[in-house]
Amino acid sequence: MAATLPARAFHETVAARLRAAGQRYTPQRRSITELLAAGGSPLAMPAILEAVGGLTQSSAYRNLAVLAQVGVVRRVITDEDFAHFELTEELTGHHHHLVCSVCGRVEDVPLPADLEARLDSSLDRLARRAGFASVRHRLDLIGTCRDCS
Amino acid sequence: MAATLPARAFHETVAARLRAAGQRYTPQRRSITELLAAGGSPLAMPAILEAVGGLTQSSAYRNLAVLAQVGVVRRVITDEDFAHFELTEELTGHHHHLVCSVCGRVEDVPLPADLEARLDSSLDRLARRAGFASVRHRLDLIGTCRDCS
DNA sequence: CAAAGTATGGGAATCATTCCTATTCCTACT
DNA sequence: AGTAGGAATAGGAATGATTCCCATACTTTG
Repeated sequence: MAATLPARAFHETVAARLRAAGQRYTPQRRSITELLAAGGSPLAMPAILEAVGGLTQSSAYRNLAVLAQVGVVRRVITDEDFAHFELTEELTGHHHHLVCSVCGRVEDVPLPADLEARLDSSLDRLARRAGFASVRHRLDLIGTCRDCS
Repeated sequence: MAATLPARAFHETVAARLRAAGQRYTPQRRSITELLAAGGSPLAMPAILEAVGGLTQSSAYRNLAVLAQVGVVRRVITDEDFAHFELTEELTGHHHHLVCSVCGRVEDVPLPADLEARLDSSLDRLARRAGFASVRHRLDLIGTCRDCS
């Protein structure tokens, strides 16, 4: 999995964050975070529902919303019909996406550290000049995956 | 406007692309491209409908779809309710976005040429190694704009 | 064990976007 | 200049992912 934390610490982190918000780390929520951690790439709703047995659509959306609110899960925006969900970078480490413009597949990919560092400082300067504060960046590569080309 | 082309050439380019696809450059479509060129930042449907008088919602969506198909317009994906539309980079030059995570405002911003170049080649190598072909990249900065912080 | 609060499931409601269709407008050809 | 054929438009209905609602079931705490 993409997570840099061992499973034990991972679940403790998630549980702590939920607890801090007065929420519980229920079996459903555990299944969801485990699924996202295992996959290593953002998942869409159909895949989540299929993978987690006995999970209702409404519960899935609600739980993902809760997890997003406490900073465990992030909605990945694509131009597909379904939103994709992944663990936040605080749990998986900073990374980027390879998106296939044909089939919509999304893969995680890291950037060489030196490039990342240079990018970061440049973007920071850029943003500050434009009056933006506390910027993160989102860098996606869009192309055609092996299967589709 | 962000366009690197003078207005004359701009409209000719758009017209040519539409013609090549057997489509017409109607007044509505002209209004839309002019609006997008003038703004310099991606616009959402409400703004478009408000700015272009006598434009029906369905016509707006249809025209934007046509313009997107011929490579004049691009849908910008955000986590807002409404999709945003902008001219493609072929008409405006390659650029990136500053997105305010509070109010959803989107601004165009260019990257220093040397960084852009280095980024490009790195990403190309990266993508090729992962089996992806003909990659473009999409780099957005997410932060808090002056008004919201 | 009871009380209070949280989670769940299922279905209804929302709302951006897409689709459909009759009508209007261009364009090309005669 | 007139007309046929295709394209564009308006407006409203349909679609479908996501959100909302509420009654039921579970957990935790005292």
